[in-house]
Formats: sequence, C-alpha cells, structure tokens
Amino acid sequence: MADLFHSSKPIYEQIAELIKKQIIRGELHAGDKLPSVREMAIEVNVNPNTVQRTYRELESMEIARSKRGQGTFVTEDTEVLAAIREEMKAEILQNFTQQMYEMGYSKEEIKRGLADFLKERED
Amino acid sequence: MADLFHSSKPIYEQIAELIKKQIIRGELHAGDKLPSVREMAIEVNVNPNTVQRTYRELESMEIARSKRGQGTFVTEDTEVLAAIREEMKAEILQNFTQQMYEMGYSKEEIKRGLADFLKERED
Amino acid sequence: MADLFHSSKPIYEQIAELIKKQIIRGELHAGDKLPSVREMAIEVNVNPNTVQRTYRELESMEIARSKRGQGTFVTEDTEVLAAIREEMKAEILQNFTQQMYEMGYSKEEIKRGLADFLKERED
Amino acid sequence: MADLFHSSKPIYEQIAELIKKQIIRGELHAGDKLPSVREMAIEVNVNPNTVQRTYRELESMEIARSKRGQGTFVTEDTEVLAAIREEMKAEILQNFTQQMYEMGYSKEEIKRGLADFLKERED
DNA sequence: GTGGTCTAGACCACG
DNA sequence: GTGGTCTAGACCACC
Repeated sequence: MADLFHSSKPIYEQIAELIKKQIIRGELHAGDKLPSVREMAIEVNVNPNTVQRTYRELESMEIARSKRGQGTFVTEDTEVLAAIREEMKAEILQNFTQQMYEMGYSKEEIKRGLADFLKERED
Repeated sequence: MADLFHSSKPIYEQIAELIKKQIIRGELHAGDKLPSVREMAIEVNVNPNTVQRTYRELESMEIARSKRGQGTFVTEDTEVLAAIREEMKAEILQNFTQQMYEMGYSKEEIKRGLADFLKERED
Repeated sequence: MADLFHSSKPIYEQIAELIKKQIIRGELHAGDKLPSVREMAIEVNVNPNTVQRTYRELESMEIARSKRGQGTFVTEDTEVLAAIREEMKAEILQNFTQQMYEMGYSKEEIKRGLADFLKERED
Repeated sequence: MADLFHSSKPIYEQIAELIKKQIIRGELHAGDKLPSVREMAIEVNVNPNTVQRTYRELESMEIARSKRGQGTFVTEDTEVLAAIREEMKAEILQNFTQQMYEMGYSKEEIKRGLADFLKERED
C-alpha cells in the first residue's frame, strides 16, 4: 500500500484528522467502535504505537473514549461531535482567508478567486 | 517581543512565507536588499541560524540571491516573482477546497460558507 | 447504570475495596455469603470475569473463601477481619501524610489543612 | 541506581508528580529550565521516550512549555503554578477523607486518627 | 545538543 | 483480543 501521509505533519495527527472527517461526514456515529489499534495500524500501514498515540490524542479532545479490554469508541456526547464540525470549518476558513489577506487580496477578490478556481476544476 | 510563530511549522518556513508575502504585496521589489541575517534575526526574535536557513531556502527557490560581502537580494528575475503570486494563490486555494471537500461540502456550500464567514467578520 | 469506577485503578481492585469497606462498616459479617459472581457483575455493571478476579483476590488475602457449588463467603476468621480495619486505616493515613510531606507541609500544617478542609465541607 | 518508582502507576505520571512537587516546594520556579529529556532519563534511570511523554503531559497541563532546540521550561504563568498547589492539596485531602468516610469514620474520628498517627511517628 | 516522531518488539492488565 | 506502558534505537528538525 502506498503511503497515505504527508511528511509535513505528524502521522498520528493526520490519522486523527482522518477520523474526525469520518465523523463529520456521518460515516462514524456517536458510540461507534473504532478499529482496534492493531487493525487500524495495518489498515493505514503504520506502527501500532502511532495509532495508539492518535487514539490517546482523540481521547484528550474528548472525541473518543477507550475502554480497557473492549476497544476505543466515538464519544456518546453528541454536543462535542456537533462542535467538531463547526470548529474544523471555522479553522479552515480562518486559515484560508488569513493567508489570502496576507497576500493582499480583498474580500471580493477572495470570493472571485475561489469561484474561478472552482470553475476551472469543473469536469 | 512575543513569539510570532506557530509551532506547527518550522520557523524558517514561516519567515520565508513572510518574505514571499511582502514581495507579493509589492512591499519588496526585484533587486531589493533583504535585511541582513543579524538584523532580521533581531527583528523577528529568532536565532540567526534560523534566518540563515530561510535565506538558503529562498535561494534554492530562486527567489533570492546572496552576494558575498553585500547581502541577500530579491531576484531580478521578474518572471519568477510574477510566478510566485500565482503559485501561492493556487496552492492556498487547492489546499482550502480539498479540506472542505473532505469535510463533505459541495462547491456551492463552500462558496456559501466563505461568504458567511466573511460577512460575520465584517467590522 | 453509569460507570462507578475510576480508570486509574483496576476495576477488580476497586470492587475488592468496596467489599472490604462493607465488612469494615459492619454491613457484611464473618461467614456472610457474597453475591454470586453473576449477580455482582450485573449489580456493578462489569464483566463477570472481573468479579471473578476480585473474588480470587479476596481469597488470596484470606478475606473470602469460595465453596464449590455454594458460592463465596466472608471468612469466619474474625481475627483477619479485625486486622483489615487497622491495616487499611494505617495504609490510608501513611499514604496521605507522605503525600502531604512531599508537598512540603509540616505536621501542624497537615492537621490544620485537614481541619479546614472538613470545615469547608460542612453542610 | 535502585528503582524509584512504584509499579502501580505509570512511570511517566510519577515523574510528572515529582516535578510538580518540586514546583510546589519552591525548588523549581516559573521559567526555569527542566533537565533535558536525555539528562532526566539518565537521572531517573528510564528510557528517554518515557521522559518525553512526561514532558508532553506537563505541556498539555500548561505546566511546562517545550521550545524546539532549546529545552523544556516551567511555564511563566504564575497563576497556573499557584493553582497547582491548591488543586493537588485539595485532591489529596478529598481522596483521604473520602476513603476514611467509606470506612465509616466520622469527622472527629478522622482528625483523631490523623493526630494519633502523627504522634506515633514522632522521633 | 534540544525536543519530536516513528518503528519494532516486549510485556502487562483487563475482559 | 483489547488498550497501555516501556524500552531500544533510529532519524529528523531546529538552534
């Protein structure tokens, strides 16, 4: 299997983002069991310790909960889950607009730039 | 002076982006002299080695050129400078749209999300 | 039923402590029958294996004894039972004072700290 | 060197508590540099990764801050540092009194028990 | 030299 | 079989 990950960010973070996006897209729901550390490690072709670290990270964000001997589960707290979507969206937008501002674009130019970009990519 | 930089990216890259954005915004022009390594180090409050690394990076991208005993200068090659703007813009847009797609948004939702975001921030 | 247990200590130990405290408080007496493994498992909402482990632990401390086909019983040996109280108390006190010493408190400060704490909690 | 650690708690947590207690006792101050990961690893006779984990943990509690290429430092935020002392004390007291209550002791008995215990240990 | 990530592999506690 | 800890050792990025 080819490498799924960029070298610019830690792999464990990229796996965490993968999972967060699955939750956001509704592919994972509150209370769902995540793949076991070992399964996930095979699936994404990394060392189990790396996945372990991802799960620990998700746990500290209260997105997941590990139960000894049972597995790791998406939190039951739907408020947290709802918040993730908005946080992530806001962060991406904030990041994007700030970079465009720093390049000297105005709001209108940013909107136009995006529209043009999306049009080019139409297929 | 407080820390200007995120810990997620190497500082030398963040400085390079700072300089590239100054060029793009027209605050730095072809042939302009960059601050000396030491000056820049003091200005942004980092180790001179870090600035050295930034300048090396800019040279390898052909954005800057160092002249022995004189300093480091923005390239005279205006084509390169013109290209930077478009490359950077395309990269930012590509990055942004991909992330939004991965969250499950459609083109229309992305545009609307951006418009809403920019409206909220109005002041 | 909600989780009764901390994740910091093994659940089987926490259950053992529960039972020891029931004995100490006089809610369980020498020779009393403990709930069956299954009953207890349901009562505290854990896996029967975990309760099994607790009972094994209590047996090895000679606090309980299992009789084949009949169940698990609090030991008849009242000396053992009497000893538990003092052991447990000494351990808790030892543990507490050591931690306070390590924080740099003197004996007097420990006593005062306790008195203040108990006063605050008055209701 | 003999082992400094109990097996009941993770070593990385025990190291964290060691450091927190040094701060509380005033042996470490705001802004002080902690030993490097490798130094500390030798000092307490564990693997550098274990110390790394401790420092990461302290960082997530905002007690320490790691700076790339420079080392790990006690936070400058004296409010956080002041809070640690009180939190830790409250946690120890809470823990202690709850255990004594569960054994069936009254407030007065707890205070007397402590006083007796401290007296026995006088030397 | 400093912290940070990752792998490989072992061992343990829990269910 | 599940997660959790720890070691050993390598490699990288940064200063």
